[in-house]
Amino acid sequence: MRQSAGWIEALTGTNRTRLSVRAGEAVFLQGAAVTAVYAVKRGRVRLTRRLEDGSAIVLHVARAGEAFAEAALFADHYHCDALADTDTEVEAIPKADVRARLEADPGLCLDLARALAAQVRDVRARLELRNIRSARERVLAWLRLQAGRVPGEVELDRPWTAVAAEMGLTHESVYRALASLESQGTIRRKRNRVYLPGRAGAPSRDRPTLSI
Amino acid sequence: MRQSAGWIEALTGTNRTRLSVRAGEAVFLQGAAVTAVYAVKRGRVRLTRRLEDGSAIVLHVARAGEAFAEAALFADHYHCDALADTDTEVEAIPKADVRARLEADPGLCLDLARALAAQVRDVRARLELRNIRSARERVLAWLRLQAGRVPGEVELDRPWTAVAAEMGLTHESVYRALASLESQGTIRRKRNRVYLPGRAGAPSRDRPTLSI
DNA sequence: CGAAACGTTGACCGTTTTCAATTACAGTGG
DNA sequence: CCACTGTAATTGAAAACGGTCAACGTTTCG
Repeated sequence: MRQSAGWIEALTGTNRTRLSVRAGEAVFLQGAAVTAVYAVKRGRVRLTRRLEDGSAIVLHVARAGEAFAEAALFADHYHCDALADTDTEVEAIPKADVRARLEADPGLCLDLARALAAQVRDVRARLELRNIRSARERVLAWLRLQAGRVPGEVELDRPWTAVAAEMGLTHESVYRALASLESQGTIRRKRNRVYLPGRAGAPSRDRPTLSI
Repeated sequence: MRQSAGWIEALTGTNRTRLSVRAGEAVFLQGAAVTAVYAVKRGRVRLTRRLEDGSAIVLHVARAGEAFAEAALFADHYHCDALADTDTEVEAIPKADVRARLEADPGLCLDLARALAAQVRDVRARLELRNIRSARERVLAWLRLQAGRVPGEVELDRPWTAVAAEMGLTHESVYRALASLESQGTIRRKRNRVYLPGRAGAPSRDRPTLSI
């Protein structure tokens, strides 16, 4: 679910340029002509869109092993900034090369579609998260979404302040929400880990009826 | 922008099964083996993930004209429930058929990828909208997004109350925002139409440093 | 060691949500 | 054709909630 670069790794024999990017610097900027798609080799890249009022929103965070700007394959200009979160190394593969290979290789194209489908899921989930008004509930839902691997556990790989931005809340609200959730016993925190003890009497609602 | 089923419509000659689903019933359930991908013809389908603790989160709401479960093309089991929000009609296209066609036809596969990439962009745009806190500004931004065809005009195909939900606001807030925008002269309303007289250009801020 | 982030908490303020009530309007059936 | 019913549109008032500003302890990293 996380290695959306699978398809790009399978793309052998293309020109690749290795780039080192310092924390805070940009790989590309919103509006620039699309020249390449990228894969993160080390570090983290944040895709953000700048708004008129000066604020910026995080569209996606690409980690080591992931590709980013796949959508650029179908666009002339990048529609967001790609900023290195930390010191990062990326690999750039020329757009034209990728297009040529995709048109020739349905298997590769399917891999790309797979990666994009995963991204759609991911972004939709985040959108629905925003529908939750209450900060406490939103934080809780976010935690539950993250708790993919070990069921009741979430380990953060970046500061809460970054997570807060991703959730669309101020960091203060997030801290308050966390404090509230903890005092109320819904979560426990240790270090940069959060534990979600499954409620005992978790009423597993009856399954909806299946039509067919 | 709304017809994420475009590629599926282009997929001619496949078996299609029409299903009628009552409000509250399921098209498929989380964990079930994937048999088909779907397109909503009428009504609304809610995709939800059930969590261990008994809670559920909404991943997406698919409306008429949209495809859903495209990601199922790449999975053995559905990873979420598909529940009819209202009385709904959907079309089911067997997964195997779609896969076969995609593997044989790189062009179609690229179309799928393109459609998925467009969806990513679309959902991200809506995500961006949610970052605008002010109800007035958000409504205005939404209107500007909609004004695709005739530049300064938006025609609604559904009640404001539905639009409000989509924007993540209460309908009351939306009405107030509209009233405020109108009295302030930013918009004009007639029937279910909204007119946006153009305004002067917005200033662009300084760009971050570009690394290359 | 010092500076810059991060984490945390308090108080206040503004906006949106909520609750409530009223009008407009479209569809239904007598 | 017209009451009748339900949904949509609209507005008001109060409450709740998150944002903002502020202050301070803590950790991280050069």
